[in-house]
Amino acid sequence: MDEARHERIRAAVTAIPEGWVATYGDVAAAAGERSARVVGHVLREDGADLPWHRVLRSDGTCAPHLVEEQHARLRAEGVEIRDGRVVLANHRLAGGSRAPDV
DNA sequence: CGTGTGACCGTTT
DNA sequence: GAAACGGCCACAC
Repeated sequence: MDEARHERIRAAVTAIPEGWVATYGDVAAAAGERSARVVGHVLREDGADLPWHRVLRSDGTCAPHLVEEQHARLRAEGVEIRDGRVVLANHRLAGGSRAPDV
């Protein structure tokens, strides 16, 4: 059922707390997916109702069409952005994550 | 059923 | 730190 995978990914993205971010790979892993690409496809379809702006690449960057809104929304949630790329070191919600309250 | 593309990832140069 | 290469999975033609 591709819908199950669809919903699982949706839940993983929605589970990201405010002021925190996660990479496509992290979301995919949390959803039990193997490829991060599926996550992108899901966000493209139903991402309209999800905090997709909290999902970035492993580099902290994101696709060109999202950068603008990403920058605005994340900054509005208290996420620190450095030269167009998010500071994963303090906002990444996985692997030795640190509290954003520095 | 084969090919091409994509909101990707990890390693190497 | 940035660019290039290959590999992964799902979808449209």
